Amino acid sequence: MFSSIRAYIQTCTQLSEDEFLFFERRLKHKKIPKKTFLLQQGEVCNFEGFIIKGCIKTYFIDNNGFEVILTFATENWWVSDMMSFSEQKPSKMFIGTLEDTELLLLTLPEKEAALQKIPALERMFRLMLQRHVASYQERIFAGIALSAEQRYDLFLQKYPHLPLRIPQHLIASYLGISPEFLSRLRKRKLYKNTLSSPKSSIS
Amino acid sequence: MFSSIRAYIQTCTQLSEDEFLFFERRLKHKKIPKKTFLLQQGEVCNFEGFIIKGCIKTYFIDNNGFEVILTFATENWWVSDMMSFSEQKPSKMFIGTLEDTELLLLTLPEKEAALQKIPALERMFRLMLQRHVASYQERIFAGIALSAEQRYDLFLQKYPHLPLRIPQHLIASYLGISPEFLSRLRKRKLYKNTLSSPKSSIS
DNA sequence: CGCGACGTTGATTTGCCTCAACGATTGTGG
DNA sequence: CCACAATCGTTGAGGCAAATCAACGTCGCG
Repeated sequence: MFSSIRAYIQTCTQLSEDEFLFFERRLKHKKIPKKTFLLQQGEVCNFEGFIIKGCIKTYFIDNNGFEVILTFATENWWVSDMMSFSEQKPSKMFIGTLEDTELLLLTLPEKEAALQKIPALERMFRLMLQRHVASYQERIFAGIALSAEQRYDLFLQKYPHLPLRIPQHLIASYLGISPEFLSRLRKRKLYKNTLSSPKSSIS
Repeated sequence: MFSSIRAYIQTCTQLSEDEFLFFERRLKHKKIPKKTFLLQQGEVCNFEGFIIKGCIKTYFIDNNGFEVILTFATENWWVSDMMSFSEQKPSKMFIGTLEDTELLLLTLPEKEAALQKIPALERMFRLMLQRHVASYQERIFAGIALSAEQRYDLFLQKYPHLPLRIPQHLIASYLGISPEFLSRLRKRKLYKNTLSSPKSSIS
């Protein structure tokens, strides 16, 4: 149950067996069915969650009532509204499951207790924040400098497994384009690929 | 010289006089003329800088050689490529002054020394990171959900003083639109305003 | 003075959206 | 287990927001 988060922590920092155990005891294991909210607009986010299995979206609702996807999160990602969580302020976002999902949840008091006892964890959480920052920066750049097709290519390259798990219209929302246009993009690419790499056909 | 950063720190956390002094001694005061690079693509960012006076842009260069503005930073903001800085990896971005600028610079060893001695500073740096994350999230949302005009309005509302200091074409780049189109937007708004609030004319 | 940086304006083009209609698939209650 | 609805992807026609290209006026500055 904790194997994946142990592996994750070890990519960030070194912990003793006692420290691992102490941290793991702060976590609450939870299974959540598909299409369930973990957080809704206006609520205070009371968790940081490490995903063991499953898939989650975080998003805003725009003035026309449409979802604007901020992130997709799958295995070995942390998910939360970190601003709402650490400042205990009402959130503007929604967090919901796209699949049956298994999580390790950390509350704010438990997190603070863990950081108190295990300062080395500061590094893990800082790296987590930095990864988010890096991915947001890349996204802003892409949104300004790249065409819809280039953004889609980048998405496929960075998250090759996601299109198999996530409905297309949500990917369109993530990319900032309409579902119809993503459909046309895909059609165009299919045509290009069958022209440029005929060998890949199974026949 | 340190009054502004003292005020900033006090909005985040409580420090004793000794701690203030210790931290301030870690900082290096520097004056930098207009149009100077603090960081160029490929270099490792060796500072986090607190702006006492002046104005700075951070940006990427896109495939066509155009600047894509990531952030503007002015008085009382921290500026750095935080990823490059804390991981000591080559940066993909540029950082440059738009005006003669006065900074307090912190190197990585000095930062670590300060955090070692004054754990309360962790909170300040975490809040700084979180402010960046929050502003990036809002920017991604705006880029997807809002029209160019709405994004410009939001920009004016959040940073009412910047348009007076920063060339228009850089604001266009920040907003993700062409300089020509921003010019047209402004013209449109001017027309609207003279219609809706005729009193403001000086005659 | 002359040059480069900057902003404006017009004409034209285009990337992407909107609306509407239509299959295919999935899920669900009777 | 079927029927019906809901969800999802595709396709076509038409429209609009914003880009591009080109020309020009202005300003600050070496």
